[in-house]
Amino acid sequence: MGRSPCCKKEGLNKGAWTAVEDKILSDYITAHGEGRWRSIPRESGLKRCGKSCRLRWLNYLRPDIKRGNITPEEDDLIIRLHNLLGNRWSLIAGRLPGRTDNEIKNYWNTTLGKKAKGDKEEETKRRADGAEKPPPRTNVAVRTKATRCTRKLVLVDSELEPAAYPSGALGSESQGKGSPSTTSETMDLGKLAMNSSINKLLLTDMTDSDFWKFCQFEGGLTEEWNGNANANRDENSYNLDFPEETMTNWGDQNDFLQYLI
DNA sequence: AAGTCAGTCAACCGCGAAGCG
DNA sequence: CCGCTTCGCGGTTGACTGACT
Repeated sequence: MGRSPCCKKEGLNKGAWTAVEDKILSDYITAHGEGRWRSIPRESGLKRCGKSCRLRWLNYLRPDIKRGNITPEEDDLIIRLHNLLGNRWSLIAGRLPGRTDNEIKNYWNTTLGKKAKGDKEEETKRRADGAEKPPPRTNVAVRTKATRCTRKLVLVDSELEPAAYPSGALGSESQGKGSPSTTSETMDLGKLAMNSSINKLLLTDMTDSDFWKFCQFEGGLTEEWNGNANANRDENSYNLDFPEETMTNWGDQNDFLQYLI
């Protein structure tokens, strides 16, 4: 069976939106709220398909859209997030309030992508000339011994002893100290490994959305990560490398674990 | 002034995921 | 569990604009 079209194409407008169409859509969403995109053309009288209405609202008409050029700070953040996430534009946009995935995608393709490509070619050339050796790959050990740290995250701990966990950190769903991490029950969000100074984290078996859930634990990790971490993404793994000064803000391992609970 | 080209960005399209009965 | 509908995402297209010849 073939895919059903998103809507009947006959009689629908295409191309640029007019001011009148914008007003009809804005008024409708203001009155009825977002969602049920497919019913909007039918109920509002717009001769546009639901997908087109959704796109127009999210990328242009939404009241919280941020207008104006990308700032140097946003520019820098986009580059680092792209380094981590690749072309996950919606995830990147989620870290830039008021910016849309379409806007960031266009910005990347027209500006940053070229810059990044140029930098990479330059680096490749330098290395080919023998002027510079590639940096050693960061390697964070992941051991098989793991303990459920929170209800959503498996802590794969290479150096911490189970007794080091804060009181109550394991929660009611804990499998107990030192339990193996290989059961499906404990794989629901991913694994976390850290070294003794907590400035290198390796997250594995983790989807994009779960990664953001992790970053948003208690808020503290989000800000620190946003501002300071160097991160690399490889398949479903995230390698986070925090500078020492960031880690001093977190205090010791127990303080860090408290962020996750 | 007219034509060409490159850059930008809004919008479209197809696909996979999620939701639901 | 299955099939269908709806939503959301990322890649791509094409209209528009300004610079240049």
